[in-house]
Amino acid sequence: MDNIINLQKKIVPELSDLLVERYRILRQVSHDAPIGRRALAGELGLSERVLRAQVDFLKTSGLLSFSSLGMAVTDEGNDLLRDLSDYVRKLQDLSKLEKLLVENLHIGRVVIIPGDCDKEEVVKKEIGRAAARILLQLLADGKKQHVVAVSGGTTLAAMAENVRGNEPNTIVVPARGGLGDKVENKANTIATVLAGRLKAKYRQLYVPDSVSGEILNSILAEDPGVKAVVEIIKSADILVHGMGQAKIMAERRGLENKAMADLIADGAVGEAIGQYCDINGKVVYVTNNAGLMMNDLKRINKVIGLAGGKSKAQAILSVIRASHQDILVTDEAAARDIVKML
Amino acid sequence: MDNIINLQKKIVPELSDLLVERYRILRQVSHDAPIGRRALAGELGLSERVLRAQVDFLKTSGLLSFSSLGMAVTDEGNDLLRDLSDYVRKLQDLSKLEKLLVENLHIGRVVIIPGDCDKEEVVKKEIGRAAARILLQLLADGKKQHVVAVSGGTTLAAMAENVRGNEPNTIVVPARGGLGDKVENKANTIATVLAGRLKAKYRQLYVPDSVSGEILNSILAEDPGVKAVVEIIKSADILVHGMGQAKIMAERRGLENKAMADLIADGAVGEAIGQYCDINGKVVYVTNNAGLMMNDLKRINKVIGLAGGKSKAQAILSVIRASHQDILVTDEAAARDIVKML
DNA sequence: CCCTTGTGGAACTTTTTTCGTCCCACTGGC
DNA sequence: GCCAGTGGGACGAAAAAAGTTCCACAAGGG
Repeated sequence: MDNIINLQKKIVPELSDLLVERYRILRQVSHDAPIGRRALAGELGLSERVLRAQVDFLKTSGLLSFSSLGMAVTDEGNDLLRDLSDYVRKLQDLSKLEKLLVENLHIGRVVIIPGDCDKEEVVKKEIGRAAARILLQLLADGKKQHVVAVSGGTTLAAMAENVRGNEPNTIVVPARGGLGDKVENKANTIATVLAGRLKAKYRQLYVPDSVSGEILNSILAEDPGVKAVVEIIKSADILVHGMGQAKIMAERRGLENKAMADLIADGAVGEAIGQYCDINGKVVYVTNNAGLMMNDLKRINKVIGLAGGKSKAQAILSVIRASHQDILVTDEAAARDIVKML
Repeated sequence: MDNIINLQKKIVPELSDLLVERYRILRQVSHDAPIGRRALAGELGLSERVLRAQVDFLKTSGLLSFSSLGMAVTDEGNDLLRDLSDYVRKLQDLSKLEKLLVENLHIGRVVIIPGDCDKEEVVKKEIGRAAARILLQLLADGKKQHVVAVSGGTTLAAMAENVRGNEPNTIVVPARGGLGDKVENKANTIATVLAGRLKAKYRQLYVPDSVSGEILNSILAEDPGVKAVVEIIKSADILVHGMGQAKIMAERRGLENKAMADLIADGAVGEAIGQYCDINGKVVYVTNNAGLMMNDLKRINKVIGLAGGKSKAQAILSVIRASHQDILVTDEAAARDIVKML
């Protein structure tokens, strides 16, 4: 199979671009359907006319359907899209990239989505889709009861959106308390949504951000509800978490100028589940809250990290080095940038 | 692999044409090198300008090299060409065709070369090449001594041209005596050439065409040389033979009008090793000469039939039905036409 | 030794295709 | 009943592809 791809790259290299272009269109429509020509062209950064030529073709091929509401992907198109993602990955040598990351970062499995989150919103959704598939596979894996811990963030939200399962014995919990500015991206919210789509149970952890250490301790010691949830969280066998840029996450948490300056001075570039780490994988700061810590990750059966976008490359690398990851789902832009830093 | 091809056919169908066009060019140059733009365009039926665009590309890709003598295929191009033939075969669904013929005609193996002998001389050469590869594989197959019987014809000549081996224990013989107008395409000549390129021994059979049965018998009975050769021929374990259209072969052998009319009346359409058969596989006429007969084919370990071109489809089918074939090497045009007749 | 033939490279024109742009009739939600 | 957004259509500009012709040169044959 790889042989065929190399063969084609040699003798019909122009094919790659065309195929990827059509793949991108199909993928975008798949997420935004129904959508019109002009809006679609805008999102993909193509001129209307060029896009039109392609969608006309895709229509003729029976992959897209047109209505007065806009374009949508046909069933056949969706089948094709699924197969195509693997193929595009190989075509762009992402398989090799994945292998490289697996070996150099000691991760069990790396999945790279073609594209760049920073430039195409749809890529983040695709990361979510891929993560959703992986999660469902893990849950379907025989064992009766699972405890799934999730962090917050838009990528996690994208995953939750793409999950659909029937796992009444599974419990979904937030990995840590608090954190998150928008309600829809808080870990608690995501746990709820995910549990809903999984038909699973869920528990929430109500511990606000920025409480002092003493108050936190007293809550943990005295509140039996919180205590129970924390115990469940600590028993999680699957963790799905996002990774963020240290500075952006710190701002989002409303860190004071002083603390922020310290953070930067300590070289913090990445953040995951409330811990900040530098590019060498050293944890330099931990937010004051309850739930999982980086050290706990080793005990968890499957740790799944999600993040994409060239801007997050450093952050991703720092978190991976600081923790134990079983599965990483990222995008092409981040992956290529990470490789440069190795 | 087949999946990938279907995928591509669906989403980038224009690829096929382009790839096949470049493949044809590469293949043609490979046989005719060094050759110029204009001559090449003529052979391929392309305009000079179109061909130029392609060869310029192939040059940039490092697959073709240019000199003042003309174009030639680079080593890399030859490697690619070898891999490509399998790929093109699958791309054009020739694998399915091959399978269909294997099952319906009870042949061990069918190899179909893309194209049409009648329109492109190079396809015949490719049939020769493919047959040469197969023959070399058979000869390399452990066993010490082989006796290879060959018929005459341009296709066999093409095969002999493409053989290169070192088989000093092998003996090459003509399948039958006589027959053939041009010296270079007589079975005797081909046996000699083939033996030379194989570094093998050879024996010739000097029995002219159109001798009466009585004279033939007396030659066979009395001439110890002829007798010995015939015995070797009968012991052949590999036979490579061409197939021809009955009428054309009859004319070439100089059959009288009367006999010719009988032949046609009997429904003869195909000919191989001097026997004529009708479309249902019944042998209707046998030329008066020494060597292998259709009935002997069952005893031979590997019988390899070579023929291509739409015009020969009927002939090929008739011969296959009349005899026992282990391997058939033909071209796309003939194969597609044969399938229609099943 | 020259002459013919075929070579790759280049230039120019014509044709075809692609692309940018605007308009239109229509539909579904508000 | 408006209005934003839809697909479809049309037309000219721009670009790419293809047809045509020429040139300098090198090789091989008489």
